[in-house]
Amino acid sequence: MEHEDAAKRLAELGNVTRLAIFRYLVTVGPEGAPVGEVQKALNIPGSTLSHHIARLIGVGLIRQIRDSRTLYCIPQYEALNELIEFLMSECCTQSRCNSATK
Amino acid sequence: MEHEDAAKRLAELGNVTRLAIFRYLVTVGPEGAPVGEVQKALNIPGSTLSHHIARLIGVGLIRQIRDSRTLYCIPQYEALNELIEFLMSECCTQSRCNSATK
DNA sequence: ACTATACTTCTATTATTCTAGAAATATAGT
DNA sequence: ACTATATTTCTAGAATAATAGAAGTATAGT
Repeated sequence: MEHEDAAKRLAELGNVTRLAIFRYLVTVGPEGAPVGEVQKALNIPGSTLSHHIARLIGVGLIRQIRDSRTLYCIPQYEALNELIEFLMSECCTQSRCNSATK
Repeated sequence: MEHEDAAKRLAELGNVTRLAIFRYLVTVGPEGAPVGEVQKALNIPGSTLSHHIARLIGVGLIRQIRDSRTLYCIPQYEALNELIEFLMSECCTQSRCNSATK
């Protein structure tokens, strides 16, 4: 993945509220959860939650599908994996690495 | 690692300039590199660089050791590992996981 | 058409971050 | 003491982000 895209994803996860939202979705599993469920679980005002969800969608970390009035937020595990791989791939290309030995 | 500390580290890495600094240090290896070398390599004004380095230090992603007039910036691989583990540990505690299968 | 539910978009306020020049500090050599 | 090098801290302007109430939109049931 590209440096700038990685930075964007990291920045979005670098906010406690958004990280909590993403974490919640990831722990819930691949079916995701309705916005309202996230709202109740984390106790965030609707407009604030919507704003943060839009940002997470903006960098591909989640997506939404509608089921009648309910919007499900689906965590994009692949996006998280790409990010993790990016962080790990940076490691010590010019040197031996004490990280890989872990 | 704690949710809030993880968010802080993610936020610091979520800035293209800081991510470039950290990436540079990580690729250079465990000896790290002098501030001036980073400055030349990435072409960042001194004061701006200093500011970003201070923030990376603030969340434990790098540390500095002085060798006479030269300050070496040392990437903290362990901090990065903690962060990566945090991101992976969040995965699907309530469900099967399509990430683990990767 | 009317009402309820589920959410988003608009709006504005407050707070934080980014950037970089200028001034200051730390160390070393002469 | 003086000068050079290496880097930080001070300062301030411009940009971006966080928060949440109020108003709007989408879907569904009556």
